[in-house]
Amino acid sequence: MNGYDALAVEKKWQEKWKEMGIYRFDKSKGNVYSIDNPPRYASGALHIGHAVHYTHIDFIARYKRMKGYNVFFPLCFDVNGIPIEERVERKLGITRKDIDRHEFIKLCREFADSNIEEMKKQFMMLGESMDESIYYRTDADYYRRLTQISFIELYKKGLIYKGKFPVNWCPRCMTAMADAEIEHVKRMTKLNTIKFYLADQEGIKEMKGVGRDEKGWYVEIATTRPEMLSTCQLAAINPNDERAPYLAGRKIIAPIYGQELKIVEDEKVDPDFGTGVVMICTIGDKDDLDWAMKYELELKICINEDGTLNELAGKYKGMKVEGARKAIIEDLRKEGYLTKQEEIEQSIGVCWRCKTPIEFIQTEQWFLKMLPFKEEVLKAADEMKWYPEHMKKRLEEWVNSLKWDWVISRQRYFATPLPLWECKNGHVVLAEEEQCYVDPTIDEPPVKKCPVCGEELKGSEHVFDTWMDSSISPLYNTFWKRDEELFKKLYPMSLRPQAHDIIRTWAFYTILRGVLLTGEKPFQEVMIDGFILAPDGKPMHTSLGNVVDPIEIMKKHGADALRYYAAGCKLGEDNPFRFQDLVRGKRLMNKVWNLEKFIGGVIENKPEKGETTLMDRWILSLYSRVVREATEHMDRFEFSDAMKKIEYFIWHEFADHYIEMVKHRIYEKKDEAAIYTLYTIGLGIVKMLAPFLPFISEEIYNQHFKRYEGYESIHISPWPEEIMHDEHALKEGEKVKKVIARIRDWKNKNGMALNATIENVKISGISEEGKDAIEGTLKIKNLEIGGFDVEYEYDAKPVYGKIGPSFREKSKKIAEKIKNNSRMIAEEIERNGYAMLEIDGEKIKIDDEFVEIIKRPKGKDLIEIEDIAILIG
RNA sequence: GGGCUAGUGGUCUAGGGGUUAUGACGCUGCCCUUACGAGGCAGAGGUCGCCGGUUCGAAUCCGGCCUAGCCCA
Repeated sequence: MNGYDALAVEKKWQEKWKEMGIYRFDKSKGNVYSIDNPPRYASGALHIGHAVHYTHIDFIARYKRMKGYNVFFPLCFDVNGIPIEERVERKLGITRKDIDRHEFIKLCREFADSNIEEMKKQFMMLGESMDESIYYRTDADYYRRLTQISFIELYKKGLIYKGKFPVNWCPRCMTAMADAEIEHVKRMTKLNTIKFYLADQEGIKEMKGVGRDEKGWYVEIATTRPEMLSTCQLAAINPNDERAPYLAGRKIIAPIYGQELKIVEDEKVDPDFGTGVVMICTIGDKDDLDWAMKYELELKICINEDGTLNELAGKYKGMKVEGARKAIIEDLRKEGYLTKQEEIEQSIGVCWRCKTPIEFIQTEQWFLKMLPFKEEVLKAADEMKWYPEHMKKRLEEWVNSLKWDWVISRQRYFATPLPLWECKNGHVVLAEEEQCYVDPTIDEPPVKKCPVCGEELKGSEHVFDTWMDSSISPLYNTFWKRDEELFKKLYPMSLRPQAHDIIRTWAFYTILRGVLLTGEKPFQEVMIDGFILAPDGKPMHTSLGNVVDPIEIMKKHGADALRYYAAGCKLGEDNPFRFQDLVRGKRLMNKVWNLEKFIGGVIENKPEKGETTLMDRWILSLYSRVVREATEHMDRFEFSDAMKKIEYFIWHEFADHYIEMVKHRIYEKKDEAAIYTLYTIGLGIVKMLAPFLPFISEEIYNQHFKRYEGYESIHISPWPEEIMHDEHALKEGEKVKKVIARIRDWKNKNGMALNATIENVKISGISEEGKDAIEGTLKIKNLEIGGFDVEYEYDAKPVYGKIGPSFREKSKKIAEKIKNNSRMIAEEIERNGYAMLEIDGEKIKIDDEFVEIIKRPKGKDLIEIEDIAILIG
């Protein structure tokens, strides 16, 4: 077996490409295509989603290089952030508060370093053509510096402020969280129904949820968060509730704490949830906050940063939320306030890393104003081309729904520090731009004392939300603040590729930053990728046992096979992993490998065009069409469409037909035009495959074409051009192809070897041009073209697309009539140019616009294809 | 609950108003042809998620529902 050995070939080129260093961006040159490559998060293992996404990006990088662009495609890693801190904490069994801040940062960096080396290897295995000469990592001083400088600029523009504002807070991680960092999970919890006695006992009656005991009339209210009782300020009922006229406007008394709550009417209350009356604490969750704003309530918060209750909670002060809940339920029960307890399923927000329920608390945080810039962000988004287009809607919906500014500060360690110092009176001293990168927890401020009040300055311990770092990538990549001239040339970038889950974060924040700092959109095109699901169509989860490991696949089948699968994934859609694509990919590669081996064996020097035959012009025209279509698909990132067309052409036109037709010309006479055609298409198809299957195409190029073409690598050679469009050859060639296929089929069915000789064949309905191909390919001794008379029969097939619009409601009957009288009508039209039909007594004229006339040779011993007749024997 | 997307032979997938619905994997039969048996040829296999509507005509357009994915509440 002399098939293609993917593993050996891939290993060889991984090393050679590294030595060759061919993927170099040249900043002194123009014609740039720049890719804002997503920095790979340095947490370790590559999963199949990463593999496919980066492969898609690599398709583009390689394609654009072959199209002559000076491609900017950086090798880059994202290192900042909570997941690495968390991994380090887990690995060492500590929390970051247990050790020195800077010691902890060092541990995080070391952890990331060890991963990065491994991840570089993974990229190499995948055949990624990222450029190491423009390498960056987001925790490096040269990168974080830009985040800090951008902050200083935004601060000076008046867009940064420090404020008390309720934020999502994880009591375990002790940090504010962006909405994007919150996961929503379903949990079982207890819904507690509690009595609230009415302050005014007059004029009330027994109703659903309203009762009376020895202490008087009460209203029942159900809550999942009784520990928040101390902060309750309001109760609400739906205005359509039959009890509303009796209850609205009254006051009720909170158990234990005794404060009075007014009952208001509000449409947002779900009459079917609990008792239909809800208590409103200022900050329980986001819904509560909406209430608080609507009714302008004072913000009362009973939870501390560490998740314990504060003095507002009275006797429960110091207890953790869960404990306090249990205690207060117990007390309510003892004092007879608790009337009912039931299990319900509830969706709650939890911290994405430690799964602790998120609380809303007030903390001092830094904000970046974004609410005033919605229009500008939308305008910038509009100026960009989105692939697929509908992904833009997700961004728009998000922007339109924004209610708060961006909380950019975090209380973590392993991230970019805010470049500022504060005195005890709250005056702020910013770092000088030249000072950045700066760490205010160790570095000196630019002035000794507070210039306003002369107090001591203390370095800020806040760090930035990692999206502050991530969303500066296009500014980093275009040399912003490092080389003004280059920046002018390179900004905005050509392409932002990313996945659909972070449209509202990475894409949005990047556009916002671009707009705020440069007044312009950060990129021209956005390509949004979907997710890779498990073969069973579900998301991959270790717990489901359906995880597919890309490294295993590459070790077993090779990276090209995996990339073939990636090529079949449609952009923006969630694609299940398909093992069968690996099989198909390997078969294709084997096919191409052998095909090119045949062509390589034929070529002795770079052939001249020579005198082309009909079939050369036929296949060259077909090939040209595929080049054109593949190019158009690649320009729109439609990889699967491009691949399908290239593949079909290679296998089912070029290999199945042309190669068979050309063998006799090669074996018998070394026909130059044939060799030219084989060379041109043989090279062209590996070039079109090169972005997808870089290893096998490089190997084939190296073995068969490099010595004539000269380019060091196929990946820096030009993308193929269209050669010819010969309409006549396309049409006539197609007939010849069919004739040959049918006679091969006939041989097959008659138990003849396919290379066996046939004595006599007569064919009518084709031109003389195809004669040589037919007799040569099929070994026909005596072939006559058009040498016998054939009688034809005709059939008429209704053309619905024409009949419908012209005859409307009569269409059905006309079509029926044509079908039932097919032969007669066809013959009539052949004779007269039209036929008359009678439909419901009405005469209707039908010509060949409305029917397709099918002409078929008539005869028993004939092979017939449309109007071609073949007579064997 | 909201926004966006998808649902097509056993499995995966193309098509996105015109009557024979594309291809792959798998399956069945035939063929040992000097590029390739990881091949060639032939074949079986489908109420295009469900219910309505628009239309001469719906897998395709519209509305509702069900299921799944992502994001948000």
